[in-house]
Amino acid sequence: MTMSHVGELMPDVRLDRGSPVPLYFQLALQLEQAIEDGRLAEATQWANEMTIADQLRLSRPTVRQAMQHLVDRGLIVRRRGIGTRVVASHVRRRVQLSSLYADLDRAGQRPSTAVLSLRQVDGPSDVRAALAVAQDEQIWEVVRIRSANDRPIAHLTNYLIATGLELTAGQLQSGSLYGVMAKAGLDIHSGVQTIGARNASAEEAKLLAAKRGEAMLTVERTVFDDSGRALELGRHLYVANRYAFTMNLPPALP
Amino acid sequence: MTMSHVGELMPDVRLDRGSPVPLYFQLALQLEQAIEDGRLAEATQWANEMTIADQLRLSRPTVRQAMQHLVDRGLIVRRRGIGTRVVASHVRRRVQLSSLYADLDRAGQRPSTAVLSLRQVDGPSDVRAALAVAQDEQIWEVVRIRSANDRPIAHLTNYLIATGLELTAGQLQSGSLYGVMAKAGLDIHSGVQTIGARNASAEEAKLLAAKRGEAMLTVERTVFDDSGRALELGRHLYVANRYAFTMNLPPALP
DNA sequence: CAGTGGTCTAGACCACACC
DNA sequence: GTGTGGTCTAGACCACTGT
Repeated sequence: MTMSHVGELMPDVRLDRGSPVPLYFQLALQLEQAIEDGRLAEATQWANEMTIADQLRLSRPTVRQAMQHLVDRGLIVRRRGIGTRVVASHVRRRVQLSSLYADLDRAGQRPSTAVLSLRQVDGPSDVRAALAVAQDEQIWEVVRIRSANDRPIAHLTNYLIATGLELTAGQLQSGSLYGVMAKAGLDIHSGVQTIGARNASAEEAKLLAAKRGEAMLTVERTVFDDSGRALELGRHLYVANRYAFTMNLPPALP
Repeated sequence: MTMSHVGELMPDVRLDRGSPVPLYFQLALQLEQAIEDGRLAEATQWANEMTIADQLRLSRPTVRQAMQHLVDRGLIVRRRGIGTRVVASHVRRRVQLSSLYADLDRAGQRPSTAVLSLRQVDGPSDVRAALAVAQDEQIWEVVRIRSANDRPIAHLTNYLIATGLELTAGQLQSGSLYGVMAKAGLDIHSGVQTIGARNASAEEAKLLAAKRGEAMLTVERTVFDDSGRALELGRHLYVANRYAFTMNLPPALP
């Protein structure tokens, strides 16, 4: 194990050349951490690539690879002839597949889940089409109520392909749906979602302790694995005056 | 399985070495186009990096740079020991700063804009705080109605920093707000938005030819330049049964 | 085993911004 | 001018996959 460090315009970076973690990634992680910690202020100019490479005994392409990682995440800006600096702290996290559970957990809201029903069904025809399941194939249907501090927030209906996926109410109560899917080897690559709104029906209002006609947020989300296979489709209903979606808009790609 | 003709595994790519467009970018663009056109099917295995590099007389790093571009956009998947293939066609565009105007235009909906008011104001204190304007500084306030096929869809209120920005109703009627900002040299880096819902007030319903109490989508969006300076804050109200937000969820970053 | 992509190096030349 | 990041090359070794 060999360590290096730099001191001036760069935070202390320690590279472990014996680690299986790539050098560029070790550097990117530590730079990212330094930005989060405020050790690399927003305005300050960075040392240039050559200097960093020399000090860390890395080649320039390796340093560039680490920096490109930060550029892709919108954390730094680089300009030819000018240099590198940290962008402001307003945005850190990219828009990504997030779950309501994690969102609530982050906000310290003590989320809880009640599984209303969990069964294998045929399901609506448009859902079957979206999931591209065979004619004789059943799918999982999960209906849940999500609450924060014991106050209902959302009514969640999810349909999942059943192949190779075992679901129990206990799993769903203790964790997020995507966590369960990941454990079953269903790896999400990307997805598409539509956010809309509508007035609550009497039944929905009752389930969510809201008023009939109250504005509700609707989300329909479908996620795919990297072969393009649809894994899951969710239809969610949120009480709009208790929950809203906040998302970061990443830098536009060239 | 033995080798087949490598030429069949790649589309015709023509590189112009005299062009100011980087070679890796020319390659990425043409591969992306080939994927869109279906010339590179989803399932087919690609020629490997070395082969592509040899055929195009490029170095391997240059070919890799082009491919990484496509990986970042979620268009292809690469696996060590396996190869490269195109992901399914469900998702193409990343979530990005998009404008309602462009969205409608793409769908062939004949969008139109009516500017209800355009003036410099003090503005609400929370908006002034979000835009971080000085105490004696005024900001632009733009109020518009967006319609599609002459049917009102959204009520848009936008606040912009006034420094170095001249606005006329004509500009806003013919193009998007972000287009006008770009022409003025205000380059957007990233942003943050919150999507919620509420019931329409009587006044809002009248403006948008909707019913009182009808569910409306609300969006509050703030965009920043790469120095972190807030450029614009928009508060938008959409008639939910005429418009919804569809967005692609990009692959999660490692 | 052979083939794939992942990582890393050591150079080179260029475009651009500021002095 | 000088200094910056952007592009490009020609190698090398490694980790992983399927045979």
